[in-house]
Amino acid sequence: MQSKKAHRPVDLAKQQAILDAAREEFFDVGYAAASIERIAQAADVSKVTIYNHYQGKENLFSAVVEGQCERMRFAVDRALGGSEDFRAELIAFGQSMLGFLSSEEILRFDRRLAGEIERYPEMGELFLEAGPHRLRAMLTAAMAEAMERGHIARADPYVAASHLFGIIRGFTEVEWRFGNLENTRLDEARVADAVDRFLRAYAP
Amino acid sequence: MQSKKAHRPVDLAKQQAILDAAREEFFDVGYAAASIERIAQAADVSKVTIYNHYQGKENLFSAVVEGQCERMRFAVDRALGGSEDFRAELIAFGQSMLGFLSSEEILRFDRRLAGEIERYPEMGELFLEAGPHRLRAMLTAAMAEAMERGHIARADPYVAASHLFGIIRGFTEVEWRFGNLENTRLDEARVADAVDRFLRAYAP
DNA sequence: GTTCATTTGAACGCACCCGTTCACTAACGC
DNA sequence: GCGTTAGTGAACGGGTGCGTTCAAATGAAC
Repeated sequence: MQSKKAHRPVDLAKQQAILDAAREEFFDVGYAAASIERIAQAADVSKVTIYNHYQGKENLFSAVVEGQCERMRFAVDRALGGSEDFRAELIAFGQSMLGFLSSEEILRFDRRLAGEIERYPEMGELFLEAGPHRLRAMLTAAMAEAMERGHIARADPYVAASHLFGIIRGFTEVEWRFGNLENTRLDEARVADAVDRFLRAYAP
Repeated sequence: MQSKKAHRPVDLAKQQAILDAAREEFFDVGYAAASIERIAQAADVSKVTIYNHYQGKENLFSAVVEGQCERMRFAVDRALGGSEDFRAELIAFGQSMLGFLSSEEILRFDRRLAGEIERYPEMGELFLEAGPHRLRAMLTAAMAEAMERGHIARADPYVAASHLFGIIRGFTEVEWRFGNLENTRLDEARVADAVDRFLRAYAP
């Protein structure tokens, strides 16, 4: 459908501005309360331009969600890194994971998307694939390797990954999602504590 | 402000019908998209009646949230019970906790409320107090007692509660919140596994 | 400079819905 | 049965916002 002889290219800067403005609007007030006219105004773009590129509100929302998923994929793929000391590695991972999960960007995304999945279940799947499932797979692989190397006892690596994830996260998630405050500050010792308990539970 | 000489009592059945219909509407489509007129219709009540009892949409939503919080308080308060075998007790608790957290009622409440806390932070606090904080306090007390009795090693009981909660929950939460499916069925063996790991981590 | 897709501004039709008013009816206490 | 209060139905004003139309302007490519 792309016209062959484009005598005037699409203004990509405007496209990005639209997506940015849409993201802000959607995550600020939620899908239902979001206004395309406000988005157009914030992006300094005519409303018609938006309708020319995205057929309507739902499409625009989809585009925003996909963009955020892409960012999440990128962020998750570079989470588990160094490998000198196993314990230190786990602590570093836990630290960066908690930092990621408690970031305002992720929290807003999470909160707003959760409210829409009853209407658009496929977006839930999209989100799961882009974030949690990727992280899950990475952790599972790391656990399998750790068992291979004798760092921890042999067991179902998926279950071990689930335990590690859970013990590090603990109570924090609910607090972050529903508390506007940061009374649950990122405590480094807390992570080390959880990792040590995990290592004891999985001692070879 | 209750008028002294009430010559006609309030129809309590209608009040309940209003709250029920409002809960359905709010949790179905979210606060912004909810329509008072639809609620009135579903409750088989005049719109004016709703405005006579609740000053407006926000007030009605508050009432619904408080009602749900009340139900949560009741449900949480009777979660941790028997005390014969410590391990069995933990497993039973984990089982009922996961069942509770994965119930459709709690999931809808959770998803919808999360989207509104940026607008009404005090509702987040209300929710936290009614549910998570209560459960947290109960678990912490239980851990302290278990340490006293020598069931587990001495440590910060709050941290231990967090670890127990987290290790039992593991990956399930994200799946339940964003996956429309029940591919994460309530596996009894899963809970026992987590409890055993916890007990090993906290072996005296 | 011509060409043609992109972008714009403004207006329109339509629908939804909040919150209010008002005249009216229904039900209970006395 | 009288007085008072609770509830009804219908209509209204005001606002918001989606999605569309159209004539006009813009700007890169040729």
